[in-house]
Amino acid sequence: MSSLRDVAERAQVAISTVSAALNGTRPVAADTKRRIEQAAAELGYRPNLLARGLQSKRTRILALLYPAPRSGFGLTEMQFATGAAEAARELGHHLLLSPEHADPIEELRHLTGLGLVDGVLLMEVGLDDERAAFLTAAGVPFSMIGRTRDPGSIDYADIDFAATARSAVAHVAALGHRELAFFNLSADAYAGGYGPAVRAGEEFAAAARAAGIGYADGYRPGSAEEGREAFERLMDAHPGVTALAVMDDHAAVGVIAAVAARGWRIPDDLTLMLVLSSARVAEMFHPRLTALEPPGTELGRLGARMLIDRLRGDGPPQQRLVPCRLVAGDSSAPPRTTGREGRRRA
Amino acid sequence: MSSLRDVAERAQVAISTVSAALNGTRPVAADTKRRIEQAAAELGYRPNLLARGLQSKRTRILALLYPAPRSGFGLTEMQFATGAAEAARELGHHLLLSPEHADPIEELRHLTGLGLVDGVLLMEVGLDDERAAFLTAAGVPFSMIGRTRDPGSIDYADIDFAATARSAVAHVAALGHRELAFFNLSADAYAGGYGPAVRAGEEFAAAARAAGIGYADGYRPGSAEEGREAFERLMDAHPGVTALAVMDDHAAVGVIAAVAARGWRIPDDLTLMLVLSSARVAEMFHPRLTALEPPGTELGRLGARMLIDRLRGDGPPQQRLVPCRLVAGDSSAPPRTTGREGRRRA
DNA sequence: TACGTTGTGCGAAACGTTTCGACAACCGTA
DNA sequence: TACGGTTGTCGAAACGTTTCGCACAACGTA
Repeated sequence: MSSLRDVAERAQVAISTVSAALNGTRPVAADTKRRIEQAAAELGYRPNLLARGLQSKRTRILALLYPAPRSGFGLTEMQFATGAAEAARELGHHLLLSPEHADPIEELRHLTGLGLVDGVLLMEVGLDDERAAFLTAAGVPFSMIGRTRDPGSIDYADIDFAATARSAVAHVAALGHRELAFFNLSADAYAGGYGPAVRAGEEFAAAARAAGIGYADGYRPGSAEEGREAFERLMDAHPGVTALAVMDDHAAVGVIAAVAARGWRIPDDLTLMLVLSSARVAEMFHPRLTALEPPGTELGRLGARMLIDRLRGDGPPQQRLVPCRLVAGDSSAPPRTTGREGRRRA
Repeated sequence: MSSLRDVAERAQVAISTVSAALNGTRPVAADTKRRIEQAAAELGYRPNLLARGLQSKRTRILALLYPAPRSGFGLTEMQFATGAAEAARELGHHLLLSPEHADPIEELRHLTGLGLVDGVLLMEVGLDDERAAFLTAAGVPFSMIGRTRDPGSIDYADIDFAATARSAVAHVAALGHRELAFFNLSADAYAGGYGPAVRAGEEFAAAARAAGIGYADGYRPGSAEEGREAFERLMDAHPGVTALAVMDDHAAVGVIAAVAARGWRIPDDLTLMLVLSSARVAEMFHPRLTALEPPGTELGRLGARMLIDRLRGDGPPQQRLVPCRLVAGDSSAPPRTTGREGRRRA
């Protein structure tokens, strides 16, 4: 690979002049500049990022941390990563994919100590995320996809759960439903202080109240079997419920089975919505489910962008909330007016 | 951040001695070594990767290239990435996520010219992949997840399509099926010289022939609607088919709808298998589909590992084929003995 | 004529490593 | 006592940048 020195020789100038000409960091005579640029082009010169980073203390490399063991990795997380990589690239940065293991803090300490990355992008942020606390204390620039309970002045991009819940409630209310139920993520996720589980739960309740429609929650099925059971319990306790929003894909499978087992049909006897699942997943179901699709790619892009902004200079904290997009499927319909028929399971 | 010099001062030795002691690159007296290690620990010393890389010409950073626009990004691709990141980490390397755009070659030239990465990991490899050709010519170490038509001595990890097809055929044959059909990926993917489409097609045909069971192919539905149509055409042309392997998730949705529309049931009237889809996707269907799950994580790990091996030194090319895992669902059953009943669609 | 100003370009230092030849101290042997 | 061999340590160069002070010419002004 050719270096700055090679270019300097070929253009018959000093190394520092080449650097100045190529980076525009100080004025260089037009003629000289042209000569230098030509020489650089002829040699196919590319600046060595390591040397540059060593000197300037800025590598233009970002690290995206992701929890390695947590198997619940879906399309949305993938979109965070690809969106962030895209945005980073567009802004002249690179993205490192860094798995986290048992001791995230120690790993973070290691990673940031290497001098390799300028900043960190956190995903799967908990309400009380120790990584955020550590990075703040360490003075390492970072941004979050998701947010802690009290983000203070930390940059973040997260789902607008309030708007998402409102649009879901409006959707079923417009169809004429008067009673909505909500199945949250599994107890594990809830107990772990996982933001989406907590916030979605709260906001659906609030949105239903605001819209003045009946609301039932407290269910947290994490599998098909649990989804089936939850639905049975729901029907026992709240037989008037005609619309259901489910957070967990697998739970939805169980709900659908339970509905079918009763001899009921979707959407005639139940309007079913998948919350925080991509439309691609919703299409796998039959009938195609109405989905509230999280803006994964956009959140990833935003996260990267605001981190880079932060690195470029100080500014007010950027905190963005983006709502899910409601993609209507074939699982939404007005409630039956005549009451449901069909048998109960044996 | 503390540097080698700080450690040297604190331990009262020369910088080069510290380097030698910490890296074990030359013998250092036990006593001195202890002193140095203690000093390093006290200062929380971490070697600066940039400086190290600049000097040693090895950064221990790998780049994983992924096609940015192609929206058909699924769980499997995610697994490639996470698996590769995992393995890289375990072996003391870092993984860069690099999106590819319009001109992959130019971007590759740029990326490798930066001196930032030691090697490249290619995914979504076409039968005649220009990136592979370029990297070979440029002398850049790389490995592939997937493979070109003629990989020569390039390291790769790919799906063992032959074994996968054999296990699928064996599965249905064991159930008593005598006639199998195969729905390949869409014509687009096929025309693009996409390895999995071509190889899976060939190997299913070969496996069926070897097992002596009837076989029908030539269908390439890429959506639910096309899946429905393809199934109708299949039943017209080959009414004796009782088992079907489908590559495209969405096409499977259409097939299921078409089966239901005939008043038929899965698995009673049709055994349906999802090829190269993860079990997590197969579980979304009702009934839960039998899946041939691609070893995404393992391929990612293997790809990274063999690339790192290659960087460490020369050795024979590593070329690994890993079969998909057959995860039996509720869509597999023996064929009806009495012939199918039910109405044709209007 | 003497002197600041401006526009250009140069050289050297610095970033934090690795690497390698030089060398001091010590041992055993002739 | 002198001498090759070992062992352990040091100092300096090099990797490819950026940055900064300085030199130098040309020029306008007092």
